[in-house]
Amino acid sequence: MLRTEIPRKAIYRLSVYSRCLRRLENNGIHTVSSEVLAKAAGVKSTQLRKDLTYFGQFGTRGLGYDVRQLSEMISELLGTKSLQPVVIVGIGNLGRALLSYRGFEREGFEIVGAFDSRPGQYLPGDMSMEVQAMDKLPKVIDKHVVKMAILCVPPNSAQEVANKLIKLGVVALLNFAPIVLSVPDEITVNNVNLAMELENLSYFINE
Amino acid sequence: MLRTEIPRKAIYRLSVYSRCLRRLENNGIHTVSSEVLAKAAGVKSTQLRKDLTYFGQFGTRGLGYDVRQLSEMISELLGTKSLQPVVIVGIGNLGRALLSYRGFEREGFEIVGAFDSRPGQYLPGDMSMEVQAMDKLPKVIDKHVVKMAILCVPPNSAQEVANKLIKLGVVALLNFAPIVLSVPDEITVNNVNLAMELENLSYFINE
DNA sequence: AAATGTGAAGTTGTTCACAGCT
DNA sequence: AGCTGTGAACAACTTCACATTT
Repeated sequence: MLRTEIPRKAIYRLSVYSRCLRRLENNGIHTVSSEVLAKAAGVKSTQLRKDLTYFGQFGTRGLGYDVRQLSEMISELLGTKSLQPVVIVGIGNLGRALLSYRGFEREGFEIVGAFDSRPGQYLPGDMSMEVQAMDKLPKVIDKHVVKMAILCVPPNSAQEVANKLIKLGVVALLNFAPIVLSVPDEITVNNVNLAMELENLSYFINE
Repeated sequence: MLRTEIPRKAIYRLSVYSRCLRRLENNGIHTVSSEVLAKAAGVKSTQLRKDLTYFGQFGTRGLGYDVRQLSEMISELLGTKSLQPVVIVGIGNLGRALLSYRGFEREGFEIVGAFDSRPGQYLPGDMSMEVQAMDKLPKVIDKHVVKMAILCVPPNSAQEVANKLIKLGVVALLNFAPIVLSVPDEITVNNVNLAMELENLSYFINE
């Protein structure tokens, strides 16, 4: 399986398919055609089929796909069958916001540690988690075998913190800092910049 | 200026360039070559130059670009020179999180209203904003001439709320609900799905 | 000499057309 | 007959090569 040749966008679409399949499953639907699933996912049916062939053959000609089976296959591929431990570094406004957002837990990710250069700070209400000092990172990452980190530190320290995390064995970063991180090839970075998304929309508003 | 032909990705990169230029400006640098700016933005210099030609000619051959001038040009293009009013609909976990995140304000967006089907709910601490009922939307959108909305409602009501917003004159949506919204061509939707970003990373962790 | 701007070439990603199963 | 799987055609985007300007 030569993963290098698989378009990054195809992997994203896998997540979309996965969500659609779960909905179908909840509605008691057992079989679905590429046509129907593609429409639900907002793509062309040929694209859905092509995306799946990157990984193998999952359908039955003349019939379609088994919803449960395909759903499982995709979870397997994405590695979301088991709970994935995640640390979050940088507990400013955004970091605190993400901690209070319980959406990650629902989707199979467990935040096993929150870190900041100013530890022990107040976290509002229902958040039971303690903000730990940066020098506690090695212990936590080691204990939970953490491969994934959410980066919410200010832009000027983002690179430094990223380096530290990578050295400790983290291989995937969800980066909210508005800078371009430079990392080794084997490290995956996904950037999310909320302000930039709005800025982008802003372009399309002007007629 | 035929905007239809400009790649969506080029618009995103404009935001990146804009941020790099601001940093240069803050460091008192007046002139920059495509080579240097591109490196800061994490792209090839030819791509930067090509992106800019979609909009005109901004550089001086043999010299480079005037930092201030190019920065202004891009702000103009993106429509971020003036404060853009935004409403946020759906004040659950994520909506509350985004309200507490002050990053938008810093980047030229003003949240002029927070709405939820269950209005008047408690907002923690420093947040002065009141959560209003959905039927107050028309008045606020009208008063502030709101063109942009952040959508944080649950997936099953997202389409309905989107329709309502569009009917009221909103033309750009930042959608956090994990569903594919169907909207008229003239409406722009940017989707952000935090759980999906983690899921995507998860794929790359498995060797 | 240095660096932009751009048509042409190359690469990547998407869609078509249809062969091949069930 | 119906629907998947896929090589080939197409479209979109990126990079190259170099002419052009200061």
